Amino acid sequence: MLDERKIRILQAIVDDYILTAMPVGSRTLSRKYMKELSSATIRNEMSDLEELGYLAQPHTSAGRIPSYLAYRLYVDRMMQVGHLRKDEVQQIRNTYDARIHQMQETLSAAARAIADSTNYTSVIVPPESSGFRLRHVEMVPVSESSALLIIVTDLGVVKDAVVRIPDGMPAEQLHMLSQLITEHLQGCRLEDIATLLPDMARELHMHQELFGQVCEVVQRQLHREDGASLLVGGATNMLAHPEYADLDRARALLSTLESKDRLYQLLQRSRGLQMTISIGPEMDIPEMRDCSLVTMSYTLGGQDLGMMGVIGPVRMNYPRVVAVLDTIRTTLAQALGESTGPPPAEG
Amino acid sequence: MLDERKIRILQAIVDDYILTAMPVGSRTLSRKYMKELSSATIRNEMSDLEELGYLAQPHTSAGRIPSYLAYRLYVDRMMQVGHLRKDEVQQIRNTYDARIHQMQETLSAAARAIADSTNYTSVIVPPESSGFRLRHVEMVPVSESSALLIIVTDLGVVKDAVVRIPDGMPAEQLHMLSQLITEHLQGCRLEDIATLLPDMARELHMHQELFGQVCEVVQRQLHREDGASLLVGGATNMLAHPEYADLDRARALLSTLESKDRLYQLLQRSRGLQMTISIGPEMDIPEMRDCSLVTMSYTLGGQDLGMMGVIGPVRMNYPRVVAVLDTIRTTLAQALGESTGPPPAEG
DNA sequence: ATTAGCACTCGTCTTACGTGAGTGCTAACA
DNA sequence: TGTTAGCACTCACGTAAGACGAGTGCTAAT
Repeated sequence: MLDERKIRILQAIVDDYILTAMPVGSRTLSRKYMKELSSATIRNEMSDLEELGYLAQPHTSAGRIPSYLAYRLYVDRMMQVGHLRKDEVQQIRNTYDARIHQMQETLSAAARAIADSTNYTSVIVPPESSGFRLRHVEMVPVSESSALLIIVTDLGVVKDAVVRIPDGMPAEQLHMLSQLITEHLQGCRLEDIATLLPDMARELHMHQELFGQVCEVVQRQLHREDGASLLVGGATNMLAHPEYADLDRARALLSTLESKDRLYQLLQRSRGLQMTISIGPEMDIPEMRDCSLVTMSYTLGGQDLGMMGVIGPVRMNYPRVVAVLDTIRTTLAQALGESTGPPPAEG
Repeated sequence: MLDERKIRILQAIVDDYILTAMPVGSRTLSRKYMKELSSATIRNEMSDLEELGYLAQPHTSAGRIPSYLAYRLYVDRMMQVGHLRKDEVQQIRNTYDARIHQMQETLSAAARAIADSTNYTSVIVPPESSGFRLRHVEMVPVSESSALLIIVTDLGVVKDAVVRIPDGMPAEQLHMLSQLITEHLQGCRLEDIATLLPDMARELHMHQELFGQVCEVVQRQLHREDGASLLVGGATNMLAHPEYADLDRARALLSTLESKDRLYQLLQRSRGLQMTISIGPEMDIPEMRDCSLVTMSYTLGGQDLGMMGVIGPVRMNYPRVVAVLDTIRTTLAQALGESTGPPPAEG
């Protein structure tokens, strides 16, 4: 059904179409890729491939373009992942500024690096904070009746929020309370704190209201599922590709990218999977019918942190994108390791 | 030279062109705006206005479009600032989520609100931290040899960064040091701390290295002039306007908006000024020749915080933009007041 | 099974032309 | 003297027609 030669021809078509974005004709194929076959032979094979559903003709007298099925076959069985040149890897490394020590900033540097290296659009989902482990809680008075609550975990400051405090509570007492919480809950997962904290408050019979507020802040941090913190890089890179020469389509896509909620949902589907490739219609989002998404998870000390991805035209340079993501995955782990201290293993 | 009637005609032309983006003809003008004048009369006047440099003709047999000079005249002397409807103001108010208490998030909500209300692109420059007053310093150990330094000012957490500490320094001592710094420098402007801190370290004859690092962090925060924290909203709104139907031009503009450095420079020019309007070429940025920029400063408790602005086509609806910015200025002050506690006056 | 040859298809580019909005000029009018 | 009606002229835009050429499918020869 799909013999060796058909596969070779199909691969050549996909490769060429990825390169040029133009329908590929039999003559071109014979000249550029397979001199030993005549165009007529290739025509026959192409005709077969079309019947099998791997190729499509925009119109009768044009060359063929790969169908989604062809891309699926391509990424599953035909493509060979590329390698980045040394200097390209070095350039990516350089984007992690040694002076930044906050995860958010490191991730956003990574997002930019991906976008620059691929000329597509990148997305990064920051880690779910539920698995973070508490390192320190501190409350700092900011007025007579309010204080700034700062929650520090093994991966940096997670949240700072204003809480109401009993009028005139001295800084000293706030610190003691903070210390109390810190000592009791240090090393616990944020997720568990939401339940442990109320228990603790009950036991102590004091400041239930304040503890409640702290609890609420943690809760809100955990349920921040709106993709508000999604990092997108190079959104306008999409405009550089001919599939978005049509302004209306370009606008539709860009506004989809701007409203990060749907993107977040999309990335969430691949959560935890080492690598996924979704091609066009497989994503079930009308505006992204002509896009593909390549995702990869990133880790720290063997622990899954979050997802990153590249969005580009279906006619995406998959080998290169995979190579870039792979490089980022490695360099990101190093950068995060440096910026957050030792791995978050023990308690 | 510019009599009453010429001004009325010019104003009608600008108004209509802002509305339709199409060259305005004498007949249209006579029908829609000034029924008492015939098209021929208007033609004569338009001819004069063209000679004076206020109008231009895309080609011989088209209507006239306003020149930059005309827009300048329009914003300086002719336009009357609009008013937002009650429900529009309410909608803006709604975007400030009562649950967010961090300046950065409030500002980014404001950026979104501006973009949504105007359908143009918004930019906000967050406050320079140099004028912030120190409220609290805290160092939290994150490993044997490193600690997280958190600097809190009257406007929230300004900076958290990792610093090296002498091996094995106990949390208790870190806290005492933090307390020492807090007590000495509370209420000082961040700008001054860079000089006060070394003095303090010298006096105490201890931990000069650690103090030096804290100092460095503050310094870096102060010299963060790269616009990295610039907030941009609705960048793709630009695509909705016909002047960017040309993809190349659209791409050039969008990438200018994405590289925030130049935007930052631009906004910086108007620093502190209540309101400025820059029209097209007045900005001296080639990619933005067809854009205008309206800026407004925002304040808190009478103190200048930063700048916000709207970028749109030269053919921008200036009255509405000014009205929106004015509304944001007011509501933003309220939102910031709520989120940061009492005004940052005393020491 | 492969290939050369050939008629055919059909999108794209070019050219030509009609249409209509808008102008400038002139002459008449108040 | 300012205003207006009339008219010839200009020129972007849209449509239609034709040339071109890349590519196909089919047939017949190898």
